Amino acid sequence: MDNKRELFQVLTRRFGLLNKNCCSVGAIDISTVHSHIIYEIDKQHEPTMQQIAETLAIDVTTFSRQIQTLIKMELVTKSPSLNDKRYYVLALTTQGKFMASAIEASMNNYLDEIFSHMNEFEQETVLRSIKLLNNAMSKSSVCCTPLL
Amino acid sequence: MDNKRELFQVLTRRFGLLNKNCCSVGAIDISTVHSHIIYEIDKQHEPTMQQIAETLAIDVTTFSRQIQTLIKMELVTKSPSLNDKRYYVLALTTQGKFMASAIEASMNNYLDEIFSHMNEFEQETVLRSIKLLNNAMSKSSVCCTPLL
DNA sequence: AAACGATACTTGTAAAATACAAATTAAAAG
DNA sequence: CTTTTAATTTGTATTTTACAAGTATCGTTT
Repeated sequence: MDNKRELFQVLTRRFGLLNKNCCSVGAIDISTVHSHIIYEIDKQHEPTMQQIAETLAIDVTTFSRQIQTLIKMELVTKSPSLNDKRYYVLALTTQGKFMASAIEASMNNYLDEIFSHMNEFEQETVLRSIKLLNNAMSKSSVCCTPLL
Repeated sequence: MDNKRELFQVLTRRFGLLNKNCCSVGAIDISTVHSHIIYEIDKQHEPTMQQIAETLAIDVTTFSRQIQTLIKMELVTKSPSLNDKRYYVLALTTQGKFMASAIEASMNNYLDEIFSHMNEFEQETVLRSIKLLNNAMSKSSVCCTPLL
């Protein structure tokens, strides 16, 4: 049973591709990183730059420039915190929220299509397993520690 | 049960990070893409440029330059095919093979550590599920088609 | 309150990754 | 032999990335 690594190699590759494909909505193309940023801003409560950057394990300087891009695309806003002007609070614009749900819908479509190739029982098993795996990874000392 | 997307979002993110971390062997840093290229050259039988590029869904022009880098790093060789001089056959150098097994070992370490947080039954279930998932993805019409 | 260091974020710069269009070389077809 | 098709490379331009250094704000110490 030591094709473990092979299984994961293929899985990561497929996910990478899935992520590349999934994120063009209408005329606008969204990169993988951008989709993750949008996803997290949508999810977290009034997050700051650093919070999102840390969650996604992106270098803050890189992140700063990516946010600038997303602001230019009018998907994200950045307002200085009232308590502490060093912080900026990130939020999605109306367009950004629309984009978030469009990506969500697109992703769900992909996933539903993929899951449609399995029977009910297999689907349940796979979902439960991914939960188990995520959990195990969150406990891991060697990787993935900062991520949600 | 519609946190499906959330589960996958986190999973892909973790895998991305895992892939980023796993690939520095000794003093040499190997990017995710490079590790995938090395993995595939090792696996396939006398592969050509296009074969690997297609397997990994990388643009051939990008791939051409990446191979140039790997050749400079003395991890890969590229020899014109005897039958058809348009083709180049890719192979790993001795160092490249060493690198491949070093990455393999490192990846196995990561995976073993992650799996150590689950019991025997869970481990079996997760592995079986990933097999199921890979299979479902390979049948999918909406994504991931070219990949292995 | 002035000075200090710490914190959050940005810019300078330079390297690497990416991809389209066009060029090159070699085989296959006519 | 000419034309077409195929495999790969180069020209070029954009994007991504990250280290080092910078700016601005806060908290703390004196």
